[in-house]
Amino acid sequence: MTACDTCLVRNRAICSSLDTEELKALNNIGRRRTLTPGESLMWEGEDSVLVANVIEGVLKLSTGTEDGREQIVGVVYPSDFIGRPFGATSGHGVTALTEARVCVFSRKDFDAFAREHPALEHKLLQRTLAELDRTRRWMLLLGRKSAGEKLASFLLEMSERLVQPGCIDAPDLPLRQFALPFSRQQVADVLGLTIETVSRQFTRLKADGIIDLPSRREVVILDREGLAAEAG
Amino acid sequence: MTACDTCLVRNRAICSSLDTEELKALNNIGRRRTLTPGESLMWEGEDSVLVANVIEGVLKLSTGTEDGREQIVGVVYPSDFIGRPFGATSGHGVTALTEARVCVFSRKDFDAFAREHPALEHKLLQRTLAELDRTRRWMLLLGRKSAGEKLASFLLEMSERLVQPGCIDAPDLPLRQFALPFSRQQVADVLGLTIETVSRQFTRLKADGIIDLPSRREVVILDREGLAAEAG
DNA sequence: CGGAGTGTTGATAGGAGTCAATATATGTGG
DNA sequence: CCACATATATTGACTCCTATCAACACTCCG
Repeated sequence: MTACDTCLVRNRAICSSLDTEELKALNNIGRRRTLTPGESLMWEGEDSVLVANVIEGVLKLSTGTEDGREQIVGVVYPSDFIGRPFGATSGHGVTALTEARVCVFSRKDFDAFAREHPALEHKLLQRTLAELDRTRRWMLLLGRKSAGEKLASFLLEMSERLVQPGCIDAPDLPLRQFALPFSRQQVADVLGLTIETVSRQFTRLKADGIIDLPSRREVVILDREGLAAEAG
Repeated sequence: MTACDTCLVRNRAICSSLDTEELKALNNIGRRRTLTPGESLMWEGEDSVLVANVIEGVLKLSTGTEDGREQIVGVVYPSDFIGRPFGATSGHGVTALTEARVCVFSRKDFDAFAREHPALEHKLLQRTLAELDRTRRWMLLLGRKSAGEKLASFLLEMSERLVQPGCIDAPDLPLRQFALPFSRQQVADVLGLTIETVSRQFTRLKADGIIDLPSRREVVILDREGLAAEAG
């Protein structure tokens, strides 16, 4: 009996490639950790000492310029993998946006384990390829879309990615209503905008009847068609 | 004796993970292909039918919006891998910028081969992780940098990536002078700018004595320090 | 030589950034 | 539980950077 047996992401994370014995071995080199919102698991430029699986919660990956401009370069959800295996440094910071639980490994231990378990490396490769696809799609948004298109695209992606899996009765359809795990500043940092511009676009979408904002963090998509049209 | 024996990237591409026998097997499922500048190897949204190794030349990966805006999401050089293994569609087009030679595989054949050769998958994982790192760094540029900073960053990266490997007497230092494999429009598509803004930034950097432009495609870095400062 | 493609330069406009004030949450201690 | 303090978000006025529109120059080939 290990912590993995009751793990929420047991069948979706890269661990799903392992049998019971292997899982037990992996469990031995890992440990659980809880993060509070705002708490960081690793920092940009730091030696790559840790890797982890996300069990619960949402975390951001971010880099910045020396003069303090920040850019969120990725957002990770339960079952996603974080950290830089087989590499020296981490390239971006990892910070919890919500309360979060992760399964942490020393990078060296993980690297060694992975090299001995090709099925695990295969899962990791699949995940990395999918993440690269997603990241490249995001580049189109950053490089070529207007503020309005950026926010609309972002809200659509949120409605798809924030789906809580495991609810059998509720199929994995995009959500109509959800709680943003981001502050306005963080939305701005994802989209490459300022907080003021983000705020103005939120109020415009609301005024146009495309979304509703019951509270600062709550979003209701009233007109998904319209939102998709706004996304360009 | 196979084509691989004389391959320029034999020791740098993912093939370097294979022994002579395995390489022969891989060679059997692949074929060489030459591309002329502007010629595409795959298209955005298309079924993922091919993957390839770049032997010679430079190619761009690009996506666009429906209304014709384009964004270059990656640039690949000799020894780089292209295509989307283990996936249904390709997400971005691949087009040669220079005369190019590639080693092409049917994706299905390659997938099957890779799954039987963990060392190859490991190399591919390493490459994909490195590419993801690079792509995320590029997001900072797209989201947060000014036109001047973008062009300066771009020229610095070019000077590092265009190094021709294999010249033993010339170590892999950043180049002082090089021929851009991009038109002004393509530079704009990499940086998320318009052609006019790119042109203006080129002339400004030249006027400031930081670079020289012997011809449209040639760039000389006169003041690397200064260029780095401009890159922000 | 001439014409098409590519790049540069100029004038103008518009979208997002900046600075500033106000409003709304969020939290704390009395 | 309320008053006040702090953080977060919205709104407004204005500026500036980059896009847009347009004219002109260069270069490469037939």
